[in-house]
Amino acid sequence: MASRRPTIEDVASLAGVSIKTVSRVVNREPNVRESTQEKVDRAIEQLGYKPNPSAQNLASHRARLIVLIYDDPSAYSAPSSGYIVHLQEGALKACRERGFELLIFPCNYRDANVGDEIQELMDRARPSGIILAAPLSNMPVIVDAVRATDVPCVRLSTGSENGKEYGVATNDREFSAEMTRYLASLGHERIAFIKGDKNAKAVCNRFDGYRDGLQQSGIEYSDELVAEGDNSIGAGEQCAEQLLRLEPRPTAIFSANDDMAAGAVRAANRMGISIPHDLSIAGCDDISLAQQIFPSLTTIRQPLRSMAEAAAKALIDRSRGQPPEPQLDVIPAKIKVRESTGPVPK
Amino acid sequence: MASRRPTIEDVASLAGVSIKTVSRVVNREPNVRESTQEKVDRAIEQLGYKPNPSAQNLASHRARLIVLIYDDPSAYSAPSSGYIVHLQEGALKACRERGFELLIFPCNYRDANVGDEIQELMDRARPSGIILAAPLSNMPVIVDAVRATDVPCVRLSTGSENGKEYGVATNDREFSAEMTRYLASLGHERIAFIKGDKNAKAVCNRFDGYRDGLQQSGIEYSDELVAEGDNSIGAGEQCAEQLLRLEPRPTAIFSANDDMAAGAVRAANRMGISIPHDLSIAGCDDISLAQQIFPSLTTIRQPLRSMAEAAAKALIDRSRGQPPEPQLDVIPAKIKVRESTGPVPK
DNA sequence: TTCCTGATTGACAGCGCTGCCATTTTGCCC
DNA sequence: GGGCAAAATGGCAGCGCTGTCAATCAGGAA
Repeated sequence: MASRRPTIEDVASLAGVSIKTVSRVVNREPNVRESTQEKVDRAIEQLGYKPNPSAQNLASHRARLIVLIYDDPSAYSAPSSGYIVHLQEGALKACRERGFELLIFPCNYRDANVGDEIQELMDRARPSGIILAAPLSNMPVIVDAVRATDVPCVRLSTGSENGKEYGVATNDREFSAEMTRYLASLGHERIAFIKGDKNAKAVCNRFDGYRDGLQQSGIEYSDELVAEGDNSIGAGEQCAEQLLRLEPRPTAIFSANDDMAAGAVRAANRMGISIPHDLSIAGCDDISLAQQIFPSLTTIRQPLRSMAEAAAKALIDRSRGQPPEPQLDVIPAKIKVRESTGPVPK
Repeated sequence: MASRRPTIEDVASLAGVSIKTVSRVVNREPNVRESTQEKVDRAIEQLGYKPNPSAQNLASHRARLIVLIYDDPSAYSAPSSGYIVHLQEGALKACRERGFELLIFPCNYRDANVGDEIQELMDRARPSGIILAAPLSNMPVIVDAVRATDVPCVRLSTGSENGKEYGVATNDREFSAEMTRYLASLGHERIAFIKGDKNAKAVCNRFDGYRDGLQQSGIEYSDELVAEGDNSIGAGEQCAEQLLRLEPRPTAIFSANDDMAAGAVRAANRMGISIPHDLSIAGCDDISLAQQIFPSLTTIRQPLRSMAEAAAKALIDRSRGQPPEPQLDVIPAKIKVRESTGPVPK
């Protein structure tokens, strides 16, 4: 029977120092003699001491807590939840390693009072930092609301560097060019593209990458081969249907995200077009859906876990007094070839 | 410039009462005159007062926090994350409405030291309650670890009532029977079944439901029409392949969960069997994947959100001093007919 | 040796709230 | 009107930690 959880006082008296010194050791503050530190660490170990976060928070005016804010999937269509879960995993990893907790906060940017909700959460939870996931990371409503709270924030995949804040992104434009070149290398010349939501800047960069890739492959760009969706599966389905009615039909469709690519697969199936025999389809993100549908999607593995992890790490480090340099942390993505792409039909 | 966040003292002096009375009002404790309550509420409103959770926690020795523990999807295959996200949504809803936070805790039951991890989390976070999601809610390693922490816990979908604790589940057996009868009503007689992981008791109940349904439809049960997977998409694919090689081929496959049903769809696609023309496939759970694949899955909408919400609500109520009766809260599921089922082929 | 500087440590007052217990008020009966 | 139990309220000591600032100590310059 653990009679009572040990407190900082127990540690202090066992180690023969003051509680303040124990506090210093726990927080790894500078100016503690090495021998003292060891002594205290030993006492901590021996007692199995764990600081009480509520007490720490109360005394220090901030919580060891990171909030992950993302677009609420349940608020509208049934989206793929893989995106969110990957982000959660990465952020959670960084938090756990540092003794922080992660709070999740799905939020619907279409709601009139998102700003209030965010404000209220910050008031209540007093987190040390906020991770803002795309596409919210580009929405003025949200970004402003977050800025108003004076809680440090890292935005994910903003799609543009502003030079003022630390941010984490991936090389959308480059990998889109690479995917385009890959399709071209399979012999495809009529490569269609499904653009994403204009609000999602990072997703838009992929369109530029597509054009880069075409040019690098010596293929002329054509407006008719481009459709624009809102990132949802349904939109992908519609766009693909439209593109597949073109004469001559495109032999490949590259979609700015996996959801729309999955929609394209649905459209092709429905129209009796065989993948990859008659049509290649590629997406971006490598959400789990990509492997689950048939045929599985060739896509780009976005390093979502690593991105969220980097973001959480940066926030925690900063809260401990190491302000990160304003910069954009670019974590590169990788092409993942699966079943949905193949050589151009003869 | 909100100079300083209002504290309980500010409210007290504005309302002309003691801080203790404010505390009573905030916590909706009994024995407060209605007029006093109103007075205090008005002051709270006027100042925009929000209690500081850290202070509350420190003083009351427990955090306004519910932990949702679930099987870590990243630990093994790429699973469908919809299950988790739905649970998160429901739990989050109940928590938000009551000023609680939700901590998510994916955990890998294959890990040797899950127990320690759980213990440590409880030590650190001091939550008011734990929601244990299936399949963890049936794993002795996990359940014991949670019991050892003396934090109240609600288990989801345990698959069996033990009469001692409050739990939340759905009517697995009944709805499986219903789905089976539905398939029978379409003319199917060779209805195959893919069983799930034995550890997931609730999923196993579905097998019993399948047998019930057969019997109710006057169809004889046959062992050869049953395969057993581990709940993953890959397993579903394998099981379906095996079942589809039977002579005569089954005309319908009912799978104990959607992931395996999705695997079955893959297998059928691969084998060139058209759905639902030549083969009907049905799943259970209505994870988002069910709508995303082609053809979309006829399945059973498990009330995951409601279940998690009920669980969180029960825990919070209990933490406020209303011990729930030991019982099993059964929230019924609904059949959702989509594209993957149709009349038996002639 | 003495003094000075910076490194190290300690003392102590809260942080904002709740638990416990004392006190006051109310409602009711005789 | 007095007496009493119950209802309503207040007082106050912490909860376990950190911030601030003062005290002490070590090491070298003078």
